[in-house]
Order: sequence, then structure tokens, then C-alpha cells
Amino acid sequence: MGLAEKEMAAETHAQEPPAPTSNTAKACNGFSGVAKQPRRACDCCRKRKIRCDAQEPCGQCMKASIRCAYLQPPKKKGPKGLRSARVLHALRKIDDTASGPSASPAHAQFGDWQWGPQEPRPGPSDVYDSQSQEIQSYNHVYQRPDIAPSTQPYFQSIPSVMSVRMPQQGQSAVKLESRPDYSWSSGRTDTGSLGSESIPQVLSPTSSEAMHDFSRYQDPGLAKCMPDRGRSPFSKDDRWSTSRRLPEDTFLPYVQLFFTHMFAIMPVIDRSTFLDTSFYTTGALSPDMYCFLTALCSATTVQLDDSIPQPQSPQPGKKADHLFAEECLRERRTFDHAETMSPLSIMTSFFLFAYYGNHEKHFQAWHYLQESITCAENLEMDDEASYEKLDPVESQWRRRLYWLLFITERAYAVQRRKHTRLHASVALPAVFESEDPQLLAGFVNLANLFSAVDESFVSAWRGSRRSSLCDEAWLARTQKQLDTSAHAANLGELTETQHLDIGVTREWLHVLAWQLGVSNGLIWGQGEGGMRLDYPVELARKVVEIVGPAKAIALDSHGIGMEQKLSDIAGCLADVLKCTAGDTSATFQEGKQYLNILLGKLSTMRGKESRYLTPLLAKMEGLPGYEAISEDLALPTGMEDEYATNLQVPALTTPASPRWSMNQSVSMLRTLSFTGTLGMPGIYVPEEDWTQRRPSARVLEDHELELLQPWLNSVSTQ
DNA sequence: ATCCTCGGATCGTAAAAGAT
DNA sequence: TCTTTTACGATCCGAGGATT
Repeated sequence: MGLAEKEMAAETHAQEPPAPTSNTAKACNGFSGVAKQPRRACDCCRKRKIRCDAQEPCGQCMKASIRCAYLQPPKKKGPKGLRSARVLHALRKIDDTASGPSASPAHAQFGDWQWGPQEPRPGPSDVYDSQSQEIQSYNHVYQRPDIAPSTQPYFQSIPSVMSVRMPQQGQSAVKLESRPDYSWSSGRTDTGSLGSESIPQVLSPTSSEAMHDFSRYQDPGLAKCMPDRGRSPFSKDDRWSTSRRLPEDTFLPYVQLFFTHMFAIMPVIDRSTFLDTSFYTTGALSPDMYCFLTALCSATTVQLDDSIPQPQSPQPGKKADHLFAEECLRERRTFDHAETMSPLSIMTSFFLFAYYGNHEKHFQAWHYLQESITCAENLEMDDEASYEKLDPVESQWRRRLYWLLFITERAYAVQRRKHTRLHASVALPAVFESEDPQLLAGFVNLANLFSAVDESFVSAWRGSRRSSLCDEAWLARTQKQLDTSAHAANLGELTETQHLDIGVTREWLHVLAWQLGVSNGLIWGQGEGGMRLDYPVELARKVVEIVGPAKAIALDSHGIGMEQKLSDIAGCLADVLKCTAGDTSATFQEGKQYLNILLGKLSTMRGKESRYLTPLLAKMEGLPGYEAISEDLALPTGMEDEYATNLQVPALTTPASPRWSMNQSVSMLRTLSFTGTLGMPGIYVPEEDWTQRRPSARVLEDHELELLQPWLNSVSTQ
């Protein structure tokens, strides 16, 4: 029946103007219009799965009074690259295993897994919960974050579900699980029964689609991912008021900025979804999608600040970032966002954190970061097992989001001396199977780097670790780990933005670790873990080598976080230089130059002078050569950056020699070890924050200073 | 009675696999 | 290189649920 009727239907429409993209119709037959004319359904009809007459606007859209558009580009048909081979390989492997010498007949195996057609067909949850040991062995690698899971292609985790489902021919579940190579770039989520989505709402698997399309909540699989929510909390009965909202097309220019400059460090949303113009023309963004977009825009605006020209604020006279953040908070008050937790709300909180963090409003920033973490915990994103219950695509998006929170929490906790809550307890997102392996490699690299900042580091930094545990060996291990963790990938292949992030962050952590050592009196050790007085100069050189040639925008897109790191590094360097006042050794001169360059960078960060610069300069008062620095910085506006980038980085020949020509007194180390400055990242923040700092270091006792004497002598005679 | 959603049948196309 | 097979995206019918 179907075909005949279909053809008749096609014939009925044969008189209509050809579909926009159809030029094959006439070639199809010599038989007037009976052809199965390749029609083009409009975006809405496609989504509604109804016949479209391909008019503009089409009849269905007219009838429904909705905007008709043909914006969604058709996807490429046919098998995808290696996918077929991969799936076949995986299936064959399973088959081999199942029919191996020790195995009982295949049907018995299948029977165990409830494959048999006579068995009642298991629902999705049954399937997921009834994995055999053998199946789990495919997955075990994902449960061990200590090995590099990123090197495991996704498909290795697929057979578990696929093997269970394949025999259910024609069931949507098959479609769902047998698609290991996700069309990330196309934005297609294709979660099986939900897979025929396509419209603009081909949203990222981070459930934005779910947010947008209520019907998805009716899917048991998805409902499972969203505890206690079988359906949308936003019922269509109580449609949200959009009267006070910003027009939806406000967002796109900012979202574009986000993808151009910030996506590399926050690869947690789907590009094609959020860059699709039709996404912003529905006129029906759900409240939490609206919140998410406003939060993202506010964070993007403030983070990029004046680095690049930005669109005019939607409300002239009001700064765009404030406006977006305000809108976000206003909209959030219209519904219970604690009840509607989803990855989308995690990201909303996260971007609010970024907004406040960039404004140095640390109470609010920490609050929203914690909120996003709490939300992640509620969704059990810190539990590896939870990911296996998810659609593989969704699970990858969530992994990215989890690790973004992890990285951010670690960095921020260190800067603000807070506890951390998240652990490296889940596998990293996959790299090689992602839409952009290079980009993901960078992201994973950063995650690895922060994995080296373990609990003991954080607690030592907070001062809550027993100082006896903070010995030289431990520090040396930590320092070494920082270097090895980020070497998994060739940094040269990363985007400039990521290269900067990883490189500077690594050296910044080195600086922190070094300060940790100094404040624990380790400066006179064997030099392990860089516990030498000139180590910060060496670190500064590396930083200068990284940031010197970097394009301003690549540096700027990291927002205030990068300013903080650079100023921490510069501050530490300044401390060291200050302590060696009067020293004329090569090391000192080089150090001065590096400091100079760093200050130059800070003077032009994000299109203006960093707020950290002035306090830094004030701190350097009395540093010999400082006069020169201030003169250098007094370059005409617009030239500073050029000045900084063009400055030749002097080659610091291996352990600079002569090192410090130290005739310096023991008081130098006394100064270094004093709580005044060292171990105080983010030191140039408003007064009240001083109270949050621990007295991180101690003044050396006299008997310790005596012990130092031989070391000082040996250094000074080198 | 009407509207709406969505499972899934069917088709066209493109890539992979196989034949020569 | 040509042919066949396979995978997959697109369309949209029609069952069944929701709404009026």
C-alpha cells in the first residue's frame, strides 16, 4: 500500500514547482511525474515528519502559522569513512568471541543476553543493566582515568550495547547503538528513536536538544539521564512569557565570537547547532536555553572584553555583559532551576561563574562554580558508571563538561585557596573520534595537566597539609608530573590558543609549586624540583617564549585567568629579582628582561591595561632597573604589544652561569620565605581578600639560616 | 473531531567491498 | 576500473495519543 500511495501522492504534487534542490526529478523517468521525486521538506515539516509541498512558505507551515524555512543543509549521504569497517570489525570480533572454542553455541550466548526473539524484548534499561562480564571488559578502560583513555577510540566501548541490540532488526535501538562515529560536526545527535531530529534543533547532545524539544523527555532513555524527569518541566500549558526577553537573534553574533575565540578552551557545545541561524528564529527558546544563551553571551563579552571589536550592546548605554547576565538571572527566577537540572543548567552556572570571575566578583563566581559542580554531582557526572548508561554522544559531551569543571575548579581553587570537590574519577573525553581531534587533544592535555594538581597539592597550597609531607621529594615529583602530564601530545600541533593555555598554565603551576617549596623552607635543598633561587627566572623564560610570539587575541581569549597567571608569574619573578637587588649577573639581567616583557603583555591585555599591572609595578618599587621598566612601559598606546612581542628572548644558556653572584645576605631568603609575597597568587586583589590567605610561609629560624650558609656559599662561587 | 507526534517503511545516494 | 553491496540521510505515512 505504502509505495503505491506514495507514488500517487508524488504524482499529485508533480505539478508543483520543483523542490529547491531538486534537479534530478526530470531525469528520474520518462513518465510524467510518477518519479519518486526527491523532494525537499522544509525544516518544520522535516521535524514534524509530515508531507511538505516544498512551497515557500509551505502549506503546512502556513496552516500552523509558523515560519517556514529551508535552512537546514542536507547532510551527506552514504557510509561514513571508516565507520563501516569499524562496526563490522567490532561485530566480527564479538562473533568470534561468542563462537570461540570454549563458547557454547551462539544462541546460548544470546540467550544469556536476552537476545532470543522468544524472549521478551528488554527495554533500554534492561539492556544496559544486563551486561556480561565479557562485555564489560570492553569498557573497563574507561573506568580507569589513570591510563590515557583518550587514546581509546569510541567504538571500543560500543560493542557492549551494540551486541545486545543488533538482532532487533528494525528497532530503533539498533540505529541508536550501532552508530559509533558521531556526527559531531554536523551537530546531529541521533539518539536512536530521537534520531530523526534534524531541524535547527539538531542540538548538542548536552541535552540542549532536550531542552528545546519537550518531546524528548518522553523518551525513557533520556528520562533516565535526567533523574526524576520523565518529561519536560516546562509543560506546553504554561508557556513561558517571552515578552521581556531579548530578541533571539541577539545571541548569534556573540555565540560566533565564542566559537571563534573561546571554544578551544571550552569545547562543550555543538558548533553546528549553535551557529545555525535557524536556531535563533524559533521564537520559543525554553527558559533554561534562554538562560544558557544569555550566560554564554555574558561570559563571552566580558572575557574577550576589548580584545576585539564586539557587536553593539543590545541596549545602548548598557554594557552587553551586564545586560546578558541580568537577563539570565531574571529568567532564572521564572522557574525552578534546581528542579530542572541538566547539562544545560550546569553550563549556565558555569558561564555565570566566568562572568563574575572576570569581574573579580569572587564570592559570586565561586558560588556559581559550586552551583555548576553541585548540579554535575546531582547528575552523577562524577561517577564513571553513569556515563555508560548514556547515549555515547551525550556521554562524550558530558565528559567534556565534567573535565571543564574539573580544570576550572582546580585552577580557581588554587588561585583562591579553596577546597576542591571534583576528582579525576571519570575517563577523559575521546580525542581521535571527536569532531576536532586536535582541539580535543589540547583540551585533554590541559585536563592531564590539572590532574597533576592533586589533592595534596591543593591542600598544601591551602596550608592544610602537614608541612612534613611537603618535602622536597614530593615537590620534585609534583614538578616532574607537571612536565610529563602535558607532553602526551605534541604541543606544536595545537591551536595557538590552546598552546598558550597549556604552556602558561604549566609554568604557572611550576611557579606555585616552587613558591610552595620556598614557603616550606626548601630553597636550600638539592635543587630537586627546581628548588633553586633562579628557577623562577627559568620558568619566566619559558613563559616569555610562549607568550612572546603569540597573537594578542589568542592570549586575550583566556580572559582574566590568563592575566592572573601572568601576573602571578611576574610577581614571583619580581620577588626573586628584588631579593637579589644589586646583582649584576646574567641571570638577573635576563630576569629583568623577562619581567619587562611580561609587564608589557599585561599592559595590553584584552585591549587595555590589566588591572594587575599597577599593583605589580607598585610591588616592584625599589627593584633596581625598575626605572627602565617603567620607561619601557610608557610606550605610546598601541605599541606596547608590538614592543612586547618583538622583544628578543635572550637565550638562557643552560643553567645560567654565572648564577647569582650572590653576595646577598641571608636576609634575602628570609625575605623570600616571609609570608609577605611568596605563595600568594592573585595577590593584587581587593583588601578583603587578604583575610582569606593563609600565612603560607614562615620566617626562617636562625639555626636554619646557619644551615643555609654553606649552600649560599657554594652557589655564589659557581 | 481534530491536531500532533513519532516509529518506521521506503527510497536515493555515496562509500566500501568485491569482481575482473 | 567496474559492479555490487552496504550504510545512511531524507521523506512522510499512518497509528495512536493529546487536545479541543
